[in-house]
Amino acid sequence: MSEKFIQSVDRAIDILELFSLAQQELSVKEISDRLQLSKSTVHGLIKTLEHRGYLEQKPTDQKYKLGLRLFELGNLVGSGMELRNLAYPIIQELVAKLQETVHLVVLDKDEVVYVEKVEGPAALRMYSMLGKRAPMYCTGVGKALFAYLDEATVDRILQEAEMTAFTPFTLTDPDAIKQELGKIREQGYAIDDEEIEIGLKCVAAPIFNHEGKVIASISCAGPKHRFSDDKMATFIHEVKQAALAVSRRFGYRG
Amino acid sequence: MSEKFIQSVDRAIDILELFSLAQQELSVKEISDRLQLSKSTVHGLIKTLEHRGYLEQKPTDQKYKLGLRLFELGNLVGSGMELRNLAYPIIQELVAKLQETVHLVVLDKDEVVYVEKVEGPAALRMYSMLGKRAPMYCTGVGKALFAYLDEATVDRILQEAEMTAFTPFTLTDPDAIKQELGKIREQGYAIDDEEIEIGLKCVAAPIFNHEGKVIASISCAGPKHRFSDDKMATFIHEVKQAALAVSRRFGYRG
DNA sequence: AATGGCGTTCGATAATATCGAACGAACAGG
DNA sequence: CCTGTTCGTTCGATATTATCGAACGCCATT
Repeated sequence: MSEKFIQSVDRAIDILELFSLAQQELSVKEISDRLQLSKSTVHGLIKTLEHRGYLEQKPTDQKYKLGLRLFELGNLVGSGMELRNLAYPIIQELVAKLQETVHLVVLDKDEVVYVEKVEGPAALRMYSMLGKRAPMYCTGVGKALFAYLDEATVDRILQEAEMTAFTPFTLTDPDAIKQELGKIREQGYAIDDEEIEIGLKCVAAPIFNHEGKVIASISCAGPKHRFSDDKMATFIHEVKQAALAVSRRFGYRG
Repeated sequence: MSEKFIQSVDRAIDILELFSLAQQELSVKEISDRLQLSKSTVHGLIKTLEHRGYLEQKPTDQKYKLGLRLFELGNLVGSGMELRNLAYPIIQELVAKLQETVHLVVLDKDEVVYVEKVEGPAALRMYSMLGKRAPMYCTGVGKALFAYLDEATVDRILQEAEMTAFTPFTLTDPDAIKQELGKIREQGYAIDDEEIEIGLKCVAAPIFNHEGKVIASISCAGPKHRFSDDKMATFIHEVKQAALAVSRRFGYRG
């Protein structure tokens, strides 16, 4: 007895999480079908969420979409992140130097989450979205973080994650990945060369806290042709320096 | 009988909304005290929210803070906003031209909500935060929007809103405000000259949709001394042009 | 050791979320 | 102009489920 969690809250969250960029509006019927709940149950939950601004009903077709209150709360979380605030000026400087887009990610539930992005000036840009999640094993930022986790965690994640070969260059063999992580630790940076998307290259480096624990990573990413060999040396150096600068702000002594 | 809304969902939302930039972490006790609920009730709700990633418990002191999932959902809302996507390139261009920070707001529940911000290069910046709310009557963006609402709505808002004089220049008299709104309609733009904060000046213009209904507004804002008379003409012209360009993307024929 | 404060767990109870059925509006097709 | 369907919404009975107070165990302080 006593289900651990509050059913109606769980269901309300289920409703919110049905929405996505590809599915920006849903009807009561669609929601009740997908969650296998009665229309009236869903209706009650929806009306509560709507009343609080977490859902909005479009007047035209009565469908529902996510409400502005989520935007407000989400930005509150973003603004409150110490990491973002400490890293932001350093990231801006890095973009100014490299003229390429820089990302900041944190680890959450065995994935990376993009928490900051500053775009470079070039018209051809990497598509990314704050709040987006990506796997550890095939992104620059992911690997830079991954390489500095303790071995038990690495093994667990490698075992649990289902590895997809997004491109012919994606590493999906656990042993190959572990070897790659060793190389990253030696070098102090990670490279993603078309491992998640053809044409996309990036250089990433880890960020540590005062205990020397990895907590985040940054990367500079762009189209492969702008990452020529002679530029790479600069990119690597600057990204490493920037990551170190952020780490220092966290009290890291390296 | 049949309370209109689902109690536990409402309470879960109450919990989330207790958090703010000033209050980034709360204990179970603090939450149960503030909401006047038993610790066990609050605990159940919290654990549900935590399990779903909407709250996180800090290992150090067991207090709770907002979770990354809110960041994700909030950014999903932001990315899904048609207005933002249509307006973004125009806003970027405007910032490049004027070298001042540009904001985009929408109307929600009789207030304006900041949904986009692109900062100018100057070191001295206006503080603002995406998702933040501000009153209609004393901000440039607010007045630009306000001026084009139907009169009944204007009257209702003027009656319901409690007007605070943030500075000696804030208009708080309903009649004075209505007169100002008329002037704005004549000119097609609004100016906020230290009405919400001393030293802060801004120029704002409304954005309309295909029906000619006002749906948003943009502004260019900065420290008063950078808004000299000779620059103002340019600022006004460019902000109006940019707002019109966004309106056109919405099918507005003006 | 003893105390107080806290997060957490437990179980009984009553409140409350849930479901199915039914209503009314909007729409499509004959 | 009806008829049938679909969907959002409302309602009331029912039993599930959220709620509360009490108690536990942990930690820090005295």
